[in-house]
Amino acid sequence: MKTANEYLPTKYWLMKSEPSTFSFQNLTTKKSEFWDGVRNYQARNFMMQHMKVGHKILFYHSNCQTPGIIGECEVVAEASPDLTAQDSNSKYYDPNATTQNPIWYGVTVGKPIPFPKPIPLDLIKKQEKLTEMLLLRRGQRLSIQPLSEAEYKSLIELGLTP
DNA sequence: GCCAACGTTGGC
DNA sequence: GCCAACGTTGGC
Repeated sequence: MKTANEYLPTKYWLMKSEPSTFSFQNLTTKKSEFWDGVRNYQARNFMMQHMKVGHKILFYHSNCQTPGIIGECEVVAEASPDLTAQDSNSKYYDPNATTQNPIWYGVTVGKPIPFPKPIPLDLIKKQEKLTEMLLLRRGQRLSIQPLSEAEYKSLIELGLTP
């Protein structure tokens, strides 16, 4: 079984968000959004080092009634400092972050395309081709995960096929 | 709301 | 560098 880093390099990603915090509908309304609040080094490194403009992102709703992939978007700007880390009023505040050393970074995502048929986690689990997905690994909590091209294509097909 | 699994922290 | 304690994630 591949580790997350063994998926690299890739042009395809899965990003998790709790819809109560930031939903795909929010992205559709706002058109684009700076992905702030990531406070995990592995996820940060994916954004800082590997996510490039034009890379495809599958948008996953977690911690909600029907967890699953609800649509697609893409990277529209490469990583820049996450200023919420320097804001003592933010819930993402990190007292160690400074202008000189911002520590945390985020990409900007945009160009949302809703799936005519969102893909619930239940359905992903039933796919023969997707049994190896990082998302399905026990205890996997990474909020940004690389996808293989084959995984991405299978998922797109599920989302776009009635 | 529960709780298993994980990442991080900090004492030693 | 170990590892127990703690906080967080996220499905259920």
